[in-house]
Order: sequence, then structure tokens, then C-alpha cells
Amino acid sequence: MATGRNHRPATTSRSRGIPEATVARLPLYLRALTALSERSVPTVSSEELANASGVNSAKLRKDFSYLGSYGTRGVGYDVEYLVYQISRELGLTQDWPVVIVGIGNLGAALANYGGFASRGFRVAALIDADPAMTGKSVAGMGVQHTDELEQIIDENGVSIGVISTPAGAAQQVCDRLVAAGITSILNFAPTVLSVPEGVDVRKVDLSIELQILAFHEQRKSGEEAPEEDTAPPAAPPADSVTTRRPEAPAESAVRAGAEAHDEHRTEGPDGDIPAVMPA
Amino acid sequence: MATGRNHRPATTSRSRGIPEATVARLPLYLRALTALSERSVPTVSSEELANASGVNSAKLRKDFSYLGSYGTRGVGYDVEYLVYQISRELGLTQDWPVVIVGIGNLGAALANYGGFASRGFRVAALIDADPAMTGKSVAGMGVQHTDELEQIIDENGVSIGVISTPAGAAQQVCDRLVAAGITSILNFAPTVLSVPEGVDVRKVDLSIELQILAFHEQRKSGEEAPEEDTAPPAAPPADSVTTRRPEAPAESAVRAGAEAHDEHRTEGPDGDIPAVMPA
DNA sequence: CATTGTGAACTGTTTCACAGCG
DNA sequence: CGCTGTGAAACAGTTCACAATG
Repeated sequence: MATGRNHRPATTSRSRGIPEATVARLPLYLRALTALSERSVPTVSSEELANASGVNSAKLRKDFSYLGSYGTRGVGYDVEYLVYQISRELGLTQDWPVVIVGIGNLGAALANYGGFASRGFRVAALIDADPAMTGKSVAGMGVQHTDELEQIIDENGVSIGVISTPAGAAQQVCDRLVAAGITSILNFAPTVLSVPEGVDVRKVDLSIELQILAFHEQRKSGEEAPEEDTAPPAAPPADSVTTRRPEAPAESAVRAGAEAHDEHRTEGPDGDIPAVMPA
Repeated sequence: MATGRNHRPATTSRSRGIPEATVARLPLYLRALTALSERSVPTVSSEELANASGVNSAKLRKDFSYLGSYGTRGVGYDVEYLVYQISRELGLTQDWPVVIVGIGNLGAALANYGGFASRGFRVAALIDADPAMTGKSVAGMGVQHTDELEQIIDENGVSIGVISTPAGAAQQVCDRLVAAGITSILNFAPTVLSVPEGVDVRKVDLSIELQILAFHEQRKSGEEAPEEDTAPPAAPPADSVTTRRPEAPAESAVRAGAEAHDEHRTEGPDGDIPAVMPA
């Protein structure tokens, strides 16, 4: 709702040729290859590389086949060469300035994250809405105020933004980022972002991951006889509203999935993804 | 290699009935529903809920159809009832103690993350290998030493572990967690974890996400004429080894994808996912 | 009669298995 | 001979479109 836009599937962009699923694995291969490269391993077979990347070799070969024929039959792949080809394919031969908006606990952790710098990414600025944060130094870098967001993006030619604000601020920040010219967003806030066509959003949500794990975990311990659809309570839906109350939760019993969703408080040790660094 | 195990696809467990893709979306629906619930909205149509969740309504309806018929034709879904059904399906009616291992910047941010507590998850312990961390208080909770890992897990009946150590320590920690009885792992370290059959691993990797964004970003600005396979340099693979050097990178030019991969230093302000909290 | 629930068509992804080749 | 590259088969996930229905 809020700033109402159209929802793009977030994983859109069937980027001519390479399947999305393959793109998502390229960084994995690249990581494994880089490790091999550092150990000066000259060549690697699809089987070995697949193991190191946690995929199976058929998939890996098919993935590479989309990039071209970079292997040698009977031998394997040249490590350096592949590193180069994949880097190029991913666009990592140039470097990408990024801004991080929302320097709370998480934002600060991201800013400190070395993986940023070591790959083709460079943190161009840390931005926070809290005037108390402005000027503070995080990860050896001054935090700048949201007011300067547009200028920072413009001057640095930033096209990738990371949002680590509380959920309530995320859409707003997103809108400003997009308006300022950003076309790729990595969202850590637990909200669905609406963006115009052409802007890519990827999300990382801790609690979603945990919930998925919980689902599987439950299956493991629960039903020892995993056969047949032992249909759940299967209670009939509402006949009147508000009177509805399944066989279970009394109003507030089920708290799962709760989101602050628009936390008003600007700080506090337990906000949804913290907005501001306490210290 | 390291502790060599078998690689499970990480997204295994075709958990009888509900497709994995659906499971991954349930938390999204739950979040949207919880927000509606808080605003005391009694019912919602598939269209509305789909919008709020960032998916399309056909998908949402199909997803729900796997859970059973919880809607009312001509009306929509009862919000409270659905919240309950999904929570139950996800196993969130019980609460899940989790341990966080590796209390660096990221680990601390995770510990502070409110989303944990508000859903069915409870941080049972914070664990770090650094004796200097032990006893320190993070997010109002004492950090305990790795030595106590097994005992903590056992005593609290923990089955979900979060790994936020540096990459080099992750497999080792993972092995101990698994040995101690943990069967679900959320891995923030940039490594492939090997786990025995029956253990679920989900990974969250910042730099992978960024690389995927970079890929799409590159496609946007690059090739304005996105037709025809303008085959890349297409350099021929090795004829001899080590002599191989494509038309591009001189030894260290391409740094993309670099991983510390076995960082020896136990601290420092810019290790791969920091190991220890500076302060 | 608006909206769900779902077969059927489709699109995307993985796996198989083997021909092709260095 | 070993390993890549890839068609073809199998499988998974999404979308369509409409009959069923409260």
C-alpha cells in the first residue's frame, strides 16, 4: 500500500540466455574457484568443483554450458580462466559502489563485513536518518544523514543500495533510493518493497529462514509415520466474522509471524532490525 | 574437504505434500496476515493478501490449497484462522530455542534482532570461541564459551543453530553442532557446509546476493542492443597448464569472489564476517 | 456473483545418459 | 580413456482459466 507501485516478482529479468537459477549459482562456483586459485590449483574437473560448491556435477556442467564451452574434455576446467569468465559474466570486473541505509546493529555489521570490499563492491556511504548517528564513525567511515542521500548517490554513481532500516522505514527509503537512480536493492528489512519495473530487489530475511527451518524441523520430530494425508483439524471456515475462532488460539495465543511493521520508537534494544546503534 | 561428508542439496526434504516453494512463501503470508490481524481486519481476499505479500493471487491460492480449503468462496479468508493454520503448519505454535555461534559484529546484530523473540524463536545462548568474549553481555545475554556448546544444546533441547563465525571456523562449528544433536542450521558464513543426511542447512550470504544483483545491473546498463549471441572473447582453453592466461587478468587483476576462506587471525575490524566484537 | 479451489497447460530446472572429443 | 557438453526425459513450479459454491 503505502507508496503504491506495481509488484515485480523480484526475481524477474530473464536476462537473455542464462537462467536465473544458474546466475544464482555462479557466485558459488566463483567462491570455490577463487579458493582453488589461491592454492594455485591449475585445473579442476566438474566433479571436484561441484563438490566444493555443494552442487552436483551435471548441474554444474549444464550451468557452465550456458556461459560457453570453457572446459577441456578429458581434462577439466582451467581455474584462472573460469574465474575470469565468471567474474566477467557477473559483472565483477568493474566495481560497484553501494550505499547502506540504516546503520543500526545490522547496518553496522554489514559495513564491517569484509566480503564487501574484497569483491567488486565498495561501500560508498553509510546513511542513517538519526541525527545522533550522523558524523559517527562506523567501520572507519563517517555516517551521513539521509538528507544527503540523493546527492551521495548521484555523485558516486551508485546503482546498488542496501536497506537495513527498520521495516517501517524501508519502503520510504526504497522510494528515495529509486528516485535517486538506484536500480538494484538488497533489502534486509522484513517488508515487501514495491518498486517500479526495471528495479531489482533481493531480500534477506532472517526470520523467514528460521521459519522454513522450523517447518522441516517439525516434520522431523513429528509424524513418525509419514504416510497418508492425516488431514489436520480441518475446521470449517467462518460463518459469521469475528466470532470465528478455530479450535485453538485465544486471540493472542499465536504470536508467530508478528512484525513490528511500523515501529515508531527510533531505538531500543529489541526493535525489528535495529534502527540505530545504541552506542 | 575438511571434515568430508556428503553434500545434501540443502533444500532437500520434499516434506510430504507441501512443495518447497510453497513452504518458503508461507512466512511471507504469515507476516502479511499478522499485520492485518493487528489492524483487526477480519477477512481478506486472495487478491488483497497476495498484494500485501508480493506474490500473485493464483499462486497464493494454489499455495493455500496445499494446506487445505481454508477460504470461503465469494468472501475470502478469515485472517485469524489463517494465521493459526499457517503458524501451525510452520511449527510456530511451539517455540524453538536457537543458539547463535560466533558473536562478532553479525552475531551480535542477530542477537539484537527483535524478530527472533517475537516469533516462535528464542535465543537460548550466545556462543563464541574467543575467551575474551566469554562472559561479556550482548543483547542482555551472557556470551558463553564454545567449550560449553554441547552441554548448552543438550540442556536446552536446542535443534536449530545459527552460525555467524568466520568462514574458516564454520565447518568445524557445524560438525560440533550436528554432533551435539542439532538438525537445522542457518549459516551466515560464506562456506559450503557438509552435513549428514537429515540435517537441513539454509544459507544467507550477503556477497552472493550482491553478485546476483550486479549481474542484472550489468545487463541493464550494458548491451543496449540485447539481440544475438555476440559471443564473448571465446578464448581457447588450456593447451599447457599454468601457461594459461586468458586475454585478460594478470594474475591478481580479478579479485572478485575472493574469500578469506581460512582466515587465521581471530580478530581484526575487517575479517570476513567478523569473528569477535571489537568492543 | 465475487471469490475460491483446481485441473490442465505451460515454463523453468534438474537429472540422466551418452555421444563427442582432447 | 576420462571428462565435457548436451539432447531428451523427468520433475517442479507457475500461470491460466473456469467450474464450483457460500
